[in-house]
Amino acid sequence: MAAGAANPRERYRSQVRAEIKSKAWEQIATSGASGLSLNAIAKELGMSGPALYRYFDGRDDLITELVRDAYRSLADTFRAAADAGSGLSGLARAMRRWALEDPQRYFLVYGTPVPGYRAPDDTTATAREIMAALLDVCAAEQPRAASPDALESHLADHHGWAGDHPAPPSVLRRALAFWTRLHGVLSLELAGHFTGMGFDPETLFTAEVNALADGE
Amino acid sequence: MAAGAANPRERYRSQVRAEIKSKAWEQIATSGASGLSLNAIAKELGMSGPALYRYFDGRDDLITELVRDAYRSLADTFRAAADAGSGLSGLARAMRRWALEDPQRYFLVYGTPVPGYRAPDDTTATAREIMAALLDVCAAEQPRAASPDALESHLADHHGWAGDHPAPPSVLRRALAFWTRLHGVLSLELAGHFTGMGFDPETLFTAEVNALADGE
DNA sequence: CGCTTGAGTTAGAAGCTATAACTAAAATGA
DNA sequence: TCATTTTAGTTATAGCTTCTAACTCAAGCG
Repeated sequence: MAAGAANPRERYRSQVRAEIKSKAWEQIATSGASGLSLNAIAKELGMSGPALYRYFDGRDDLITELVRDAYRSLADTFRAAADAGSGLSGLARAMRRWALEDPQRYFLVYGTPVPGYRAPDDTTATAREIMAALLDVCAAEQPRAASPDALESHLADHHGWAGDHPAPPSVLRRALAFWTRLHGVLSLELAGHFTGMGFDPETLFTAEVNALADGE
Repeated sequence: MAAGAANPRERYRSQVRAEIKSKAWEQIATSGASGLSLNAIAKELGMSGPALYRYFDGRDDLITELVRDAYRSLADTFRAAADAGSGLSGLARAMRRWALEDPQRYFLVYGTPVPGYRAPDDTTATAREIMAALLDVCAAEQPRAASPDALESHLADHHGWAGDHPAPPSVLRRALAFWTRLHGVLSLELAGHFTGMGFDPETLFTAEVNALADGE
């Protein structure tokens, strides 16, 4: 990062920025993104209100920054898991661990969208990184061949999202299935929709991962 | 419903309540639940601010009411689709139609949870109705038998959520898969995570439904 | 006809984001 | 070393929000 400025003022500045973000994460973890209050953060940091505007353009800007960091963190987690060579199941476990570590961070990426809000442009690049790591793992693991269907032939012509990754449609298909299915179980678990149902979320999760690994 | 009171005062009251909720839905559709403003609703209805407190205990109470209605609407949609006899794919199509009709309504049920907030107790009953309808459809459709795995044997002992539905573990398993997988694709589509990726969300959705119908 | 109930009002407290104007201290350059 | 510029943080204030309190006035009912 180009943030290693020896400039003492810059150092102080970036440290305060980090403290603000740290308090913001705490607040989000306990109150959700909608409950994030600049005033409360300022008070916790011992400074009063409008001082934060020296560091962030406003509440939206701060949240945008947190979204960016959440994306970055997820992409790093995916990359590390992909490079670890533990396959799809390793990637899945890493994803679940990352999500459970801070559910609200997960929801900052995959949660309810605010109709007007557009994620910052660089998050789409990070999202590509995530898909790239996922495609790497999917390509390395050859599952029981499933018969090509409508989706596969559709993906053969619509794989812009895969960048220049040299993966056949069957792999693209599996990557999408991995993404959507694990998001399905995970987000329901994190949102608490399984609580009170009696079964163990992790068992369901691993079953879904196994089904994915057994090729479809 | 016990709301058919001939009492003129009651009639007026419930009509205003309905108008408030209607405006609230409009606002939620365009600004999300976090952007819902009682003042704005009151202004739109030609009355000033605190008048709304005659009809709802406050903002949270209004939102809770909307959540309740969203659950009810989804349960009715599931029940109707189940009774229509169009099978799992019919149920899936109905679910997607319901979600696309008003994405923010979907997110009111399945979106980012507010850490402190607890859904009203009667929604858990409605959630049971939804699962019951889903189980009915799953039980009626016998798929290619898959070999019992860890999840199935776990569900054999942990099926409290299925109420007294006489469904074997394999059916419970499929119902959970239906729920989590379709939520996975749907919520990502609704949140806009597919936009700019190039492929058609509906093709992905139907492929996922087909995979589900082909037993696993 | 009189009393009670309740819908809607204005006033105001407490909170929020955000802007403007100001102070004080630190870094910088001649 | 001293003057200038930069900038962190302050208070004050506008404009929004939810929500409570006190009041008015009209509709319904015995």
